[in-house]
Amino acid sequence: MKKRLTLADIAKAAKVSLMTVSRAINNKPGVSDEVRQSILTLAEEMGYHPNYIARGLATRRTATIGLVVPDNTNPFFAQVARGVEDGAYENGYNIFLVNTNEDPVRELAALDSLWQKNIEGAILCSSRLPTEILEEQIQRFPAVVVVNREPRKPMPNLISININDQRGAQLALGHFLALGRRQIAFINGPANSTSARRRLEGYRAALRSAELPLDPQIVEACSPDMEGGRLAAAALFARLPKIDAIYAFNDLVAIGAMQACEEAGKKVPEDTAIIGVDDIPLATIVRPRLTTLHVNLRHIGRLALRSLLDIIKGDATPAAFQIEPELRIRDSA
Amino acid sequence: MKKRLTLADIAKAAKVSLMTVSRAINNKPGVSDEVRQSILTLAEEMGYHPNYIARGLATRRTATIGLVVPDNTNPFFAQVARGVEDGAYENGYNIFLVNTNEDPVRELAALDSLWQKNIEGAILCSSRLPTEILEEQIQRFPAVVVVNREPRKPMPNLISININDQRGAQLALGHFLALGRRQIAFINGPANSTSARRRLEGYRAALRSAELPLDPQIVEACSPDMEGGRLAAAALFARLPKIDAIYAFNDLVAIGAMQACEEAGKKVPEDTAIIGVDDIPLATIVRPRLTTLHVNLRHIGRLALRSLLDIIKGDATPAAFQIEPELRIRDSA
DNA sequence: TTGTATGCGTTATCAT
DNA sequence: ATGATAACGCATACAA
Repeated sequence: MKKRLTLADIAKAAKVSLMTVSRAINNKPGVSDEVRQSILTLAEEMGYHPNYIARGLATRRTATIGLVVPDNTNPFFAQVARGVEDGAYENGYNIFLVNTNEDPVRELAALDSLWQKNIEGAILCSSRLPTEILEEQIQRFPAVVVVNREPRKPMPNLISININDQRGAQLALGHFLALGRRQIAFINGPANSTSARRRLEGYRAALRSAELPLDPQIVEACSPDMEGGRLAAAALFARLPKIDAIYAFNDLVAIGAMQACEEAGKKVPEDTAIIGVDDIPLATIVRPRLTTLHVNLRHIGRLALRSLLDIIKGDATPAAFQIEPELRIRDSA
Repeated sequence: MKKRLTLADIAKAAKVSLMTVSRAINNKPGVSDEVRQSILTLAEEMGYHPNYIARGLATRRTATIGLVVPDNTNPFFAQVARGVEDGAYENGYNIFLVNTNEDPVRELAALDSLWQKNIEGAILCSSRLPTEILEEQIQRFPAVVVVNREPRKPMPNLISININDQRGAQLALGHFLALGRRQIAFINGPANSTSARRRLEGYRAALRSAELPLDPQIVEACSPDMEGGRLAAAALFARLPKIDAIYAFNDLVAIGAMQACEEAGKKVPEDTAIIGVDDIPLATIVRPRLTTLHVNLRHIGRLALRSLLDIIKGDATPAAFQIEPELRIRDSA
């Protein structure tokens, strides 16, 4: 690990002042083209790379952003993260990835830590922070994009991205109804999740407009993973054996429910039709292939990053993006 | 976004010198317990958090490491990344996540970028860099852990972590042979991957010791994902219809091969037995459930992080960890 | 135990 | 067009 080169080293070698080198490297005016060229090639030869820590201290710009997710192992967030990282790469940014494990304490600690490292902005996915605290945190950062969360009020440095869950629920329930299903259960995500709340609303609204009764017993919350889905479906079957359809919080939960069906000897979709949300790659791998609400997750990631950079650059107005899901009918419903 | 507090602010408020505050905050000797306590509570009240950029410039320690993977969307790397991040969190570190997309150019660019941000170390997973270049890069960083790659020679700041692929191949082939299979194909990963090379060696060795002929036609390389596996298996079936077993580079490839079997009307495992590698969560979700070589991926991530910190702290000797895979017999073989 | 000067590598600002 | 100097916020080394 040889010594790092600094601007001073290049300046000495080029027999010019440190500032001339700085200007040349940063393509700033104030250097003759001739000198600039010679400095640039010299720096290249010597293998100079600017130190972003020092630059960051001087400019407060670090070309770094934070990406906060509950669990990067969850295909949903993995896809979003990939979109974010791709976009970051294209724009010369690096991302700090942190997992919260759905733990608000850990999430808060992560934000502290990122803040201390002078990130220029943060993308918060499915934050589990209470609204007031979340708003406090948002104010600490120059720019924030929240995914899967609806801010109470517009904030100047905030853009939100949400899936249109009401619409999604309508699409799913509409399909079930068209298939003649009437005992449609809903396996929801964690109660403190915004998407969970919205999907429940959408579910209720869809039942209402179909003039179907809403039995609170037929809704079950669970942790948003396969195991959660399996357990929740099992509980539902125990309570209400005649359930003939399940709308699941997401694809993972839906697949868990499929497993529960298998264990309970129920055939999918004949006995129990199932629809998920997200259309993660898994959805086409499981058998029967999962009918689900498609969303372009990677695109959401890219959109989140672009929006964040827009806020940072100052040419963004507070906005709330709605992503429209699209029903992909496959084999499970 | 209110102004950041600095040591100077706290010092002024506490009516002591900046250095006393610094010492108090960092739990360094040279401050009376009394003064330290009052400073600490004051800093807490005022909401002071040290600026890591400034600290990093002064100390060259940034509490930051880089994690380089081909694709964080691939469950293998997602699991490893989670292990790394968990460990990092526990140790007060943050990680830069970068995807290379298997592109050496992008990988190199990523390393440049991370280096410029003074990371204390890097974890390189399945690097696609040519050996010489990789070694050059390793020398740039204070500490490096490579996963899925065997260094030619020990380096003082390097620890490698590899799955024992020879052993893995033996376990897989042994199982096939015990099942009476004799036409055992191998779908390998990209040629420039070290694990691919080693798995091929293991495959050959296993065939040799079983005194079975080795037909080069029965080995096919592919990109290490489902689509690659599907295509490769289809090509193999076209060439050698009597294949009765497939050893796949990893689980994704194995699942792709399963799909090819489905398309070719071959039953798994009756007509074609299949064994994968890694035991990603998917392996138990697909039907038939995949027989595979189990490796604790999250644990590899944690191990990588621990090793990296050991090197950074200076209490590590060059080492090469071998992770022993374990055959998990399920339904596909 | 406490405080002062100095440097980390860069950019901003003000001279020349 | 170039250069000198002062920040940026902190820690190291040394002085009191």
